[in-house]
Order: sequence, then C-alpha cells, then structure tokens
Amino acid sequence: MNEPRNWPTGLKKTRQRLAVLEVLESTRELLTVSEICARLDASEGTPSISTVYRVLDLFEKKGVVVKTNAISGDTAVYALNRFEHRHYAICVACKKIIAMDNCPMESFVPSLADEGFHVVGHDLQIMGFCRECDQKRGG
Amino acid sequence: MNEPRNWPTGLKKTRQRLAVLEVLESTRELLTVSEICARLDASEGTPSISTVYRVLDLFEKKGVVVKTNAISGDTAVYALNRFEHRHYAICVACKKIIAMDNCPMESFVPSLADEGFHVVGHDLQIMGFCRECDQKRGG
DNA sequence: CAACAAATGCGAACGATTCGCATGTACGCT
DNA sequence: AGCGTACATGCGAATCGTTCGCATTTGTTG
Repeated sequence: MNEPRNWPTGLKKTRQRLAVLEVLESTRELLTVSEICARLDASEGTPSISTVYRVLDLFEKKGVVVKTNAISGDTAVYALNRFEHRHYAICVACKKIIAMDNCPMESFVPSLADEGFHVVGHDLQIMGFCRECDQKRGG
Repeated sequence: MNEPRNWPTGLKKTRQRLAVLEVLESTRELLTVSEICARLDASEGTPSISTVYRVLDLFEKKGVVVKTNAISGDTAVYALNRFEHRHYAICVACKKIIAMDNCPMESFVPSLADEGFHVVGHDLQIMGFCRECDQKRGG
C-alpha cells in the first residue's frame, strides 16, 4: 500500500481508506460504488460496502474525490480529484464514457432571473453515439 | 379535463393520463413524482403511484414530457416538453431552481478522443447560491 | 502499552423506482 | 349502443442504491 502524497489532515489512515484510495488512483475511469467494491475484492482487507460509502463521502468532503450522479442518474460515480476540470460524453447505446478536453463554461455568463446568483460550479454531460455504435445503427 | 392539443397517436386517453398531463401543464416547475402525486390528490381520480411512474415513462418516450435527475441526483424530476431548450441553476443552500435563458452549447464543439462521436443532446446545471442565500452566508 | 475517540462491519431501514398479476377500462368493430 | 380484446391500472411485493444504529475493532496520542 503506497503512501499518498496529500493525505487530508485529521483523518486516520486505515487499511480500508487506503484500499479505496488505491483503487481510485489506479484509474481515470468514473467508478460506481459496486465497481469500486469489485476491484477491492481482488486485494485483501476488503471493506464492507457501508464503509466504502462512508469513506467516499468523507473523501468527497475533504476534496480528495469528486462525485457525480449525472451520468446514469440513479447511481453515483466517483473519481480521484486530480484538480482538472472535466466533463464527459456518454454513448447512449453502449454507455461508454469519453472524457472531454474543453469546457463551454469557460467563457459563458448564464442569463438568470436571479441576478444575484453566485455561481460556484457546474455539471455538464453530452449524450450521443460513439463512432462504433453510430456505425452499427447504420444510416 | 381539457383536451390537450397534441395527444400522441396510439395512446389511450385515460383519466389518469389526462390528470397527470393536467398537473404538468399547470406549471413550469420541475416536479418530482411525489410532488405530482400531491397535486393529483387535490383532484379526483387520483392514480396510484406506480401508474404515475408508468404514465411519465410513456410520456417521456413519446416526447410529451422531459425527465431529468440531474438536479438532486437521486430523484427524477419531470416537466411538460414545451420544446424549449432549457437549463437550470440550482441554489445549493435552499435548492431553489432558476431557469436559464441561454445555453453555452450553442456554439461549442466538444473536444473528444472519439472523433466519430455523434452528439444528440446534453445536460447542464449550474450550482451556486441564490442572491438570498448568498447574503445570509454573509461575507 | 493504555485509553479514547473514531472507524468498521453487519444487518436493518429507507426512499425511489420497478415488477407481477389480477382486475378494470378505452376504443375499434359490428 | 354493445362486445371483445388489448392495453391500462391498482396493489403489494421486490429491487436497487444508499443510509443508519449499534456493537466491536483499530489508529493515534501520551
């Protein structure tokens, strides 16, 4: 188990937390809790599913991971916070997730009825067909 | 019960479906299923909750309503499809939802590794504090 | 090494949504 | 108008993701 560079202050370093972190460090995919659990099963010291939820909640609060449930709507996905601003395109056929390199919000001022609205973040996904599925659909 | 202009072909006009449609026609808010049920309770012929789900699924497939679960993540919200392109800003404190009049995607080409990706839609929300909640937070 | 607070495991609880199946009803046909 | 059938509904149970309560274990600090 490797030593993460920036362990948040005041958090105990437990086997379970390090294991979850290791899974997230090992990929750039967005993982659901069950996917994280599946990858944990391979290694020893597998935490229970409630612990995984608690660890992820904690990590999210501390800014170690980012969470979004925008992709499938009914299941949250998590990724290590690499301090990149990222959005994703999702293939509606095969559910493949493709990272986007740019962001339309960089130079966008929303037009809102509440003019005092203080923007702190945003969430964006693009839906469509990946090249492969688009070809399968034919013309 | 009024006659909707564009009833999708091949759908039986039932009391329950018309009632759900009426609720959605009566507001521009985004409503959860339980909110819809609450508004149905006032009128007679209240459909069961499973029927409300089924009616909404059907309406969504037919393009009569739009569904999104991006707002709260764990609860879907529905609105009549008024064939407007709309996004929303959500106050993270009071959960107020404010419609946005413009869209950053109008002139945006996503940069994706899959160059054949065929975009068919997108979903965007802005998070922040509404004027009121922002003031309460103080400086 | 002891002590305490914090973390974990387990299973139960929960809310949103879906499903199965028996019953009811809209709509086309006569 | 009346019939018949495919489709819609109601009800409750099942499911899925997630949270919670509580007894037990484990990091960390001194």
